[in-house]
Amino acid sequence: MNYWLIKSEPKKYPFSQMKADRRTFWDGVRNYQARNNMQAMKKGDYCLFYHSNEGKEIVGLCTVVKEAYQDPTTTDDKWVAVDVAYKSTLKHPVTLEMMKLSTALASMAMIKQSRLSVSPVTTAEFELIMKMGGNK
DNA sequence: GCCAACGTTGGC
DNA sequence: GCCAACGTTGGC
Repeated sequence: MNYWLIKSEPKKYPFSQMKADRRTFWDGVRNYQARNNMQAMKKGDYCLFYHSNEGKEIVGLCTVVKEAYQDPTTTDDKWVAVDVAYKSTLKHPVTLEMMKLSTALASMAMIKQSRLSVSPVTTAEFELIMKMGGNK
């Protein structure tokens, strides 16, 4: 079981949309590091859903339901997509500010490398975020 | 809206 | 293969 953090701009695809859709395909990633992370995703892995630009907070949780496959938005076989399903919404969003203030979270991959759209999350980080978010 | 960080591209 | 120029992302 691995944990990940996926980013989306609320303008492009907000978590409320994810919840309404129940399931969506995560595509359009054009960054090798993010791509490599997506290829490492396994069915059942958890993904934290982060709102970049607006909100700047982790708002909810998804699960991987389909592992990496050819990105349907391009014919270039370098790029992949995964399918994720809505799992739950955090009672209290965990903001970027909170993560920076937490010594345990300040070293997260997404903070150190803010431009990476798909980044790994450790078990300890994941559990702490769930705790801060008011979810078990 | 600006700018820093960083990835990619292309000329040499 | 190096590095300058450029584009994109995301925090502020």
